[in-house]
Amino acid sequence: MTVNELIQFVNGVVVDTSNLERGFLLGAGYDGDKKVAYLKILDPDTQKVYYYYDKTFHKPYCFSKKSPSELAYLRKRDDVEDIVVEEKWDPLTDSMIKVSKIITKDPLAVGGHPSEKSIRNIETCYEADIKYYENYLYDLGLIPGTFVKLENNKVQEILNEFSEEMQTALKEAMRESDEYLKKYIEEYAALLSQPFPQIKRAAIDIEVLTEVENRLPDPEKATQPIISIALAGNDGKKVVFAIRRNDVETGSAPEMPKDVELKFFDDEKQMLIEFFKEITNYPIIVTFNGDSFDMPYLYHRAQNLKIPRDAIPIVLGREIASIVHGIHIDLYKTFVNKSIQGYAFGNRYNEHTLNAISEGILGEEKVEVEGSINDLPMMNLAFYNYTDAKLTLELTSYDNDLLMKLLITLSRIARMNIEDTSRLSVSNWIRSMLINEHRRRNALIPRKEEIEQKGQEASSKAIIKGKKYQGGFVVEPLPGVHFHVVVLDFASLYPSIIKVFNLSYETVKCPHEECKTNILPNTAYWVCTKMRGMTSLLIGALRDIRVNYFKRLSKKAKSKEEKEFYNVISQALKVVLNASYGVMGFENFPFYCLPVAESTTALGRYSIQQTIEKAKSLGVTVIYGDTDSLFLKNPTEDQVKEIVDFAKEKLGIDLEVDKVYRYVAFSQRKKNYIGVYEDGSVEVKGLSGKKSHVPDFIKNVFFDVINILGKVKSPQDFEIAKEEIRKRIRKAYNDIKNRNVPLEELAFKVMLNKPIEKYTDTTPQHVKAAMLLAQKKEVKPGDIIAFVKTTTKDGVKPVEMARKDEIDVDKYIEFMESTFEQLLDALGFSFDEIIGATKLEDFFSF
DNA sequence: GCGGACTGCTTACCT
DNA sequence: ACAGGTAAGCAGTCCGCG
Repeated sequence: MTVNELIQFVNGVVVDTSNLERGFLLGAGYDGDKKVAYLKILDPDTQKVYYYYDKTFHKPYCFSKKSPSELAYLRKRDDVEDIVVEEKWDPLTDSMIKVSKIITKDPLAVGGHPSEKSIRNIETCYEADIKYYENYLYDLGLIPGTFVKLENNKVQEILNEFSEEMQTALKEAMRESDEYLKKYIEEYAALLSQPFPQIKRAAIDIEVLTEVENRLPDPEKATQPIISIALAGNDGKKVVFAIRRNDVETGSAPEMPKDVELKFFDDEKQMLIEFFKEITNYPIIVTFNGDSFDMPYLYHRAQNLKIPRDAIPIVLGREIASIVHGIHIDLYKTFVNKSIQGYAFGNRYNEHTLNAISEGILGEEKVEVEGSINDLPMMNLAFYNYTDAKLTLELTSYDNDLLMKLLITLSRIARMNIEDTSRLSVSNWIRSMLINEHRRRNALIPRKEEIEQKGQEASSKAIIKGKKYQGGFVVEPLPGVHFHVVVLDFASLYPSIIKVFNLSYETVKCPHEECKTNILPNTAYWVCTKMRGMTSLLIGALRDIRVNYFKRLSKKAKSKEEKEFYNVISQALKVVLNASYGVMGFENFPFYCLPVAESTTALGRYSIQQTIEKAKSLGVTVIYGDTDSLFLKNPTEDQVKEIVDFAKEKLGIDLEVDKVYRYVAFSQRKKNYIGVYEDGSVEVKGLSGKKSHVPDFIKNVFFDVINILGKVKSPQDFEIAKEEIRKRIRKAYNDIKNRNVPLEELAFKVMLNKPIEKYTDTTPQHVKAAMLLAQKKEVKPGDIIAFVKTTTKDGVKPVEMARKDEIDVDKYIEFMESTFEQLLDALGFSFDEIIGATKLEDFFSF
C-alpha cells in the first residue's frame, strides 16, 4: 500500500490536492513507491493535512568535478537518468567552474546504500549527503513552518505583509548595516514575523503489561498486551482507553479530573482501532519517547492483532516514527537537545525523564507508583496513564505554546521539516541553513576535507590540555566586597565578531593575493576584502535582526501577546546565535573551519583586552571580566559612556550596560561570585553551594545565608549579617553532628554519564554507589545517583541502602566547610571563626 | 607501609 | 555529538623515608 492510498483512508478524502488558498507547510518527504517527493501541508481551517506530490519533475542528484565523458559509464545504470554540465560558483577559489550533475531516478542511487549501488560510494561526489526531500525544499525555495498556497498545481510561499510599525522598525534595524546585510535582514524580518497557526495536537501515552518487572517490553515484538492508552488534546479532550480486567481491583483515583472520559474495552484490538480513529483528528501527535517505544509498540501490536494496515496511521522509519495524517513530535529528543535545554529552558532540568523535565519546567510531577504496573488497580492505572499524557501535552502548551512556537521558528531559520527540527541538534539546523544559502547562490558546497585544507593546526595554544585552540579570556578577580559595580557586556560578542570581521570559511585565508595583507588583529590569518562571507552575512543578519529589530519591537509592543510573540522569535534566534561560533570549531560539522573558530575567539580576546586598556586609561578599576563582560568598580556615567563609545567606534561592536549591582563579592576564584542587586535579589555564580550535586541540607543552609546577604545595604550591615550567618551555620553544624538530618537531605546527586563498566580509569564515588545500586535495579547512563558518605568499606552508599548511623559525620562537616569557604572568603570571614573551632566540645553538650 | 606531592579523571559550572 | 575556561573532589601514582 502506498502512502497515498493510506492517506485516502485516514482522512477519507482525495489528498493529492492541487488548490489550497492558505496552507501551512509542515515538511517534505519521499514516497518510495511512487518515487516522488511530496509535501505535507496543513489546512488551518479544517485541520486536515494534504499531500502535494511533486509536479515539477524534480529528481535526485549530486555533483562531480569529472567530465560527463569520464562518468559515461554511469549512464549504463538503470537508476541514472542523465548527466549534464552545470556552471557553479566555487567559494574556495572564488571562480566559476564546470561540474557534472548526475541526475538519478532514485535517492538511493546517490546515497544511502552501503554498496556500489550508491554513486557516492564509488565516485568523489559533491552534495551527495543531503537527504532528497531536503534538496526538494531548498530547490523549490520552500520553508517548513511557513504559509504556502497551491494554485493550479503550483506551490508558492505566501509572503508576509508588513505593518507600519514593522516598516519603521526595519529601517531602524538596518541603519548601521552594509548593503549586503540589508537584503538578508529584510528577508529574515519577513520570514520570522509570520504568525503562528493554531494547530490541533494531542499527547499520547501507552501502558503495557510487563513480563518481567522493571524491564521495558520489546516494541519490535510487541508480545505483551497494551492495557491502557491516554490522550490529552489541546482542544480540551481527555480520554483514557483501558482494558477491563478481572485480575486486579477496580481501585479509585480521587484526583482524576471529572472531565476525563474513561472508555473501557474487553477487546484490545477494538480499543486500538478506536484509538487510531481518535488520533486522526490531530495533525500533531506528541509523545515522550514515542520514537523508540509508544509508536513502534502500537504499530507492531496492531499488526499482531491483525488490524488492517490502512487502519494504522503510523509510519515507522529507521529511527523516527511519523503519522500519516500529520507529524509526530517526540519530546524526549527535543528536551535532550543541549541548546533547547540550555538556551531555551535555562537548564531548568538536568535529567531527561518526563518526571524531571516536568518538575523543572512545570513544577509538576508524575504520579508515583509502588511496585509493578501490572498490579495497579484499573482506575489508578488510568490516572497514572492520564497524568503522563497530560504532562506531555503541558510541556508543549506551557507559556502559551512556547515550545511549539520555538520549533516553528527554528524550522523557518533552519529550513528544515518540523519533525526534523524537533529531533536534530543545532549543528544540523545550521548545516541546513548554510546548504540552503549555497543553493540560492548557485554555489558548489565544498567537501569537508577541502575546507580543512585551510588549516589543520591552530596557531594559538589552548589553556586546557586536549583542546584544539585558545578560547575566551578571563580577568583575575579582585578579591573582596565591591559596592556599586557596573557590568558591561558585549551584545552577542562572537556573532558580532563574525559579522564585523567578515569571518566565513571562504573569506578567512581567501585565495586572493591582494587580501593577504589584511591581517585579522591578534591572529595569524588574513581575511577577504573582495567578497562578503556567507556565514558572516547569515549570522550577522540573524544577530542584527534579533538585537535591532525583534528586541526593539518587543520593548515597544502594545499588548502582552505582541510582546510575547517577539520574545519567542528572539529566543529562537538566541539559540541559533549562541551555537553559531561553536559549530565552526566542531570537527563533525560539514563546514568545520578551525581558522574561523580560532579567529573568532582571538578577536574576542582582542576586543575585551583593548576595552580593559581603555578603562584603565580612564582611571576605572576593572575588578573582573569573563569572555565578553567587564565588571567596573564604581564608575561614573561619563566613564561608562566613554568605554561604550570606544567599543563602538574602535571595534565596531556593541557594548552595553548589562546590570548594576549594589555590591559584588569575589573570592580569588574565577567564575565564582555573588552579586546583589539594588532590590536585594542575589545572583550566585559558580559557587559550590548552588551546584546540583550538593545535598539539599547544605544547599538550604547556603541559600539561607545568601538571603541574609541580600539584606546588606552598606559595609556597616555586614556586622549584623555576620552574626545571623554565624547562627545559621552553627545550627546546621549541630544538626549534622547530632545526626539530626534525614538521610535524603544528605544525599549527593551525581549524574552517571556512561555505563558503569566504562569507568575503567577511576572509580568515582557515584560510580561506587551505582555499582551497589546495580545489584537491586537497572542503572543507566543519564541516571542521577543519590548517595551518602558513610564510614563503611566503600566510603559511600546509595541513599536507599544506607542507615543514619553509618553516616560519616566528619566528611559532611568538611564538605560544609569548603562550601562556605568560597563565600566567607570573599566576605573576609572564616568558617573557623563562625563555628568557633576551639569550642567544638560545646556542641556535644546539647 | 605510609603520607605528601602530583597528575589525571570526572562532574558541574561560566561565557 | 556547538566551543573553550575554571573549580572541586577524589582516585591513582610516584617518591622518599634507614
